[in-house]
Amino acid sequence: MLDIKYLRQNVDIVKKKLRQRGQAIDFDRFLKLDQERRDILISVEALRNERNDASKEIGRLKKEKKDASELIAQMGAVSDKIKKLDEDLKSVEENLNNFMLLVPNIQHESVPAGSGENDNVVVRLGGAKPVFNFEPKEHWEIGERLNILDFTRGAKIAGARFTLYKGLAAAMERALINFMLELHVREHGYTEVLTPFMVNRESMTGTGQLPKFAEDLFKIEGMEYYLIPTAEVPVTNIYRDEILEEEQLPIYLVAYSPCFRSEAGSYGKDTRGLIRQHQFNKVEMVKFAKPEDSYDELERLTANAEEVLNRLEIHYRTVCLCAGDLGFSSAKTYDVEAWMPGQNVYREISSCSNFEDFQARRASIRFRREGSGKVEFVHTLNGSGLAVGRTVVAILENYQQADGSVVIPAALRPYMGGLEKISP
RNA sequence: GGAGAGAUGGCUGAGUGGUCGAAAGCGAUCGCCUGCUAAGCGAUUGUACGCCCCUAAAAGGUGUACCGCGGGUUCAAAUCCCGCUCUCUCCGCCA
Repeated sequence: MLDIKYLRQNVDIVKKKLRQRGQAIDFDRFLKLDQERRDILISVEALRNERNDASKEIGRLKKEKKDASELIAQMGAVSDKIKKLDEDLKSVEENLNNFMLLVPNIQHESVPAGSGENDNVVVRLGGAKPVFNFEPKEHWEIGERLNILDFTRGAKIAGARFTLYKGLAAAMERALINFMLELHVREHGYTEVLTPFMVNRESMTGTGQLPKFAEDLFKIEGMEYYLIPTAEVPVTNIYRDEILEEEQLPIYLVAYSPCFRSEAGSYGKDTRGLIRQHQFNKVEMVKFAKPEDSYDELERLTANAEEVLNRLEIHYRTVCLCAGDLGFSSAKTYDVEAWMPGQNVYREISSCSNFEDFQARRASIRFRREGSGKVEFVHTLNGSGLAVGRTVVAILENYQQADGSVVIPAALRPYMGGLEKISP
């Protein structure tokens, strides 16, 4: 959510910024509602003031056993007016709030212009592409031939976009989760958390999934619970409605969670393989930072994600998303894309974003400055570290051998009992 | 699933219709005292929104709201009534 005072005074700047994101939002309605709200507030508060004074006077009169009936009758009328105005106010505020919840964040000045993913800017390359003396296969073929990925039975058990892992694929998924968590905890200074995988409406609203993206979520029938699409949701909401002390910041948290996404609107896209699933595992890093530090923190967060691929010796590129490709809540995002030789493309394996105070304002996550005692919104950040299923894909495709076997990256072997290779 | 108890400021905890944004204590901040520390003394100590002031922000002034959440009664609600959520205790069941 944007700062309503800032928006009120800088409508044209906000409009222009959002146009660069491909968003045309009509702020006339906002300005009208905002003015209406303040008008009603002025009237209703004046009446309340009058009533408060009169009530004190009535109390005094009654104590002195004097007649207060005239004043009481007058205040009866005033209370009726207040009630009416309160109803108007409530309705205007509801409209205003609903409007504000649908306005995307404003991008940082360093975000490149552009309308779609072709305009994203490559900022870094890591590792080297593997060289094959044969035609590299796609991971679904490798996985099925090794009998470690079973797409058919996954579909039987649940449906399309669900996969059954067997044997060493299941072990590799588990090993990767441990490898990533331990890297971030032991070397990057994060604290591990394990959260609920279902959350309430307030949490989904706090991070920006609701109200606009309800169709992307799985909701529990008959209950106000949603399956999380990313651990960002429960982890960021840990400090919802709290005021932190300045000395607590920055806070670095890392969480493993399964992620559930309806993938509405992506019918026919990535239908084969592990790339786009209704359920996948992810290790997620979340930071709470002071505003002046958040862009440095974003660089470090992105480097932490890249480090996973450095250790696994998988080639990747890091792109800075252009204005038109940014997510709803983000002010700036780097995507880390792993090289997938079987598909001959780079695929997003991590997305690292600074939300500035957009989520903090929605979720009311604040901190108190040590000297002045002033309360400010924190900045929230998060990034995948990494998407686990896609990391399995990257390993299968990058480490495949001519004989159909797959070598296990050296960094992962300690987590798989020293195993060096998965053979047919 | 059954029975009961509770939710008040950073914390503990008082308050059952008006003078209560809320006693007291603790903690914290500032000052005094002190050779240092401790003790002692004094002051301050929530958040949000609006208006005034101001070039603007901050500060300041002023008003309103907030005692789990939502509604009701009343001139007036932390206090009375209704609904909900959450926490705790006991019984039963369960990974």
